[in-house]
Amino acid sequence: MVTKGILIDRIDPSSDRAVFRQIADQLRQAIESGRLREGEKLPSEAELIEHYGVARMTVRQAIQELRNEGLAVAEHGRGVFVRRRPPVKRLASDRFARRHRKDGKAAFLAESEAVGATAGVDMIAINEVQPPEEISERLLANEPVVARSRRYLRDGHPVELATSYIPASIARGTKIMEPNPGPGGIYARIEDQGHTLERFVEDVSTRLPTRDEAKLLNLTSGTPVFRLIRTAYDLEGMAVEVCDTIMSGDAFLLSYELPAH
Amino acid sequence: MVTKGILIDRIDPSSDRAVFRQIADQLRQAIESGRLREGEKLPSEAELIEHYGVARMTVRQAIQELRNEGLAVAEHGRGVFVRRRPPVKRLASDRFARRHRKDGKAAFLAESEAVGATAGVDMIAINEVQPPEEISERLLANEPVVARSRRYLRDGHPVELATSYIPASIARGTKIMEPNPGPGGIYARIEDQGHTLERFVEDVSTRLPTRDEAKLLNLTSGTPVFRLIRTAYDLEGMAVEVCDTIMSGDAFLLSYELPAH
DNA sequence: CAGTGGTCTAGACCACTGC
DNA sequence: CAGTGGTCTAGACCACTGT
Repeated sequence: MVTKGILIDRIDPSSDRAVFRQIADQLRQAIESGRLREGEKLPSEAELIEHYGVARMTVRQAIQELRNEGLAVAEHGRGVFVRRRPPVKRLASDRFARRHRKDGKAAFLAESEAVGATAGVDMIAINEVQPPEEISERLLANEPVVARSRRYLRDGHPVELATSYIPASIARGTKIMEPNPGPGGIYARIEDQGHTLERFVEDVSTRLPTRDEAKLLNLTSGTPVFRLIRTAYDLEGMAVEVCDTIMSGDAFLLSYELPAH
Repeated sequence: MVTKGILIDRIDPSSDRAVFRQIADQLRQAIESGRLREGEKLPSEAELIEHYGVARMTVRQAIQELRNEGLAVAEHGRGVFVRRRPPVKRLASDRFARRHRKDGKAAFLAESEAVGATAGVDMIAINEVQPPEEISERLLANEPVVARSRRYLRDGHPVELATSYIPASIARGTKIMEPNPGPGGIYARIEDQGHTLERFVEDVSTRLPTRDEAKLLNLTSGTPVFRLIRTAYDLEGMAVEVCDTIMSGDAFLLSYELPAH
């Protein structure tokens, strides 16, 4: 039986701790200690019911707890498995440096190739829109904007949703309006328009994904996301682009350098 | 009845969408549209059972879904409420600039006062320890380290856990070994020792809190945390401190500036 | 005390997976 | 097909809250 060797202990019904929590504790311990490895199957509900002598809802609550913690994922008809963690990608603070654009590569591609992953983009959409307040307060200029949305894939798996907002006065009549903006990406096109980029400000927050984000990024309930709002400024201090990004929280590590002076 | 005006629609039992999800959808809609505001009470289980004509486990599943999404919190014996979001504190990228230390203030105090919040520190502990690998790989020097742990409070609520690791050769015999390290905090004391700070590197990740973190930061299940590992370098490029920080994810916004060149 | 959510039982039927 | 998890019912007893 699968439970052999994994679930040593019995349940203490007289304990203050709820039975389903005690079961969850034992499974969690098995995962965190490595007795159950990534991708391995947990005991089935039927096995847990038999082993502990409890009702089905009780073992389901235990499993639910592990799913909420992001430790396990259920697959209908197959079983419950220890969640696999994607390799973490480190985003260094020089990732938008001009030298990366000089190679003709947009930032996401350059980053991915640096770690030997294949990169992809899909779901590209380009529209003129009325920007939400979080965007317009950063762009300052109160004019029409072009929104470029896309989803980024790493090794075929979606990891990032991004929408760039660019003042229409900059974007109109350029390749920014086309799905493929050409070598160096949209930042290169913005510089073509005479707006030399000087600096970026990134505002990072974290939260649980909305339902839509969870669907698009294929996230289970225990995975938070980064929300990253990046504003690009040109030499005159004008905000020339705001990019609103949702990133799978377990797939990235954001690295920044701060001067001490 | 409380449900009046909040739950307009009925359930479609013939729908593909599970009944508990339809109920969750309606409650979520009420929250996101603002019909139910922060801190307001959701209809009780009994009211939902009566309104929809379903079993108790079904409405509990619906509420569980909202709790997992971080939209609602249950209080035993009182009810289920729309989750309150704390005011977000923006941490700017110049928060460790020397001018802030010149005022005799440590970083956390200076930040808090900037937004009119009262700041506090408790649970201070200082030990010589063997650092975990994530720390030692950043300090490089393979020598004993002093660990300074503390918890930060904002307006009386815990928001941040931090542990600083400093090579013992720098810390020994200084106020770094004392609970109160004196004006300007430990960075000022490190500079007193002749290590002028040049730059910091911050590695930011996000995940759900461990059980211990949730307890210490008083977090409900739907709140992720930031994990921030900051390494401080002196003018010679030596890592003189590594600070491992867990921050309540809904209480902070991290802001960074990146050069474009 | 009445009202609330927390835990648990013992069933039922369904949909999906893999052999 | 057997085995798996997903949904749902209809109860029970408990612990906590506020009056």
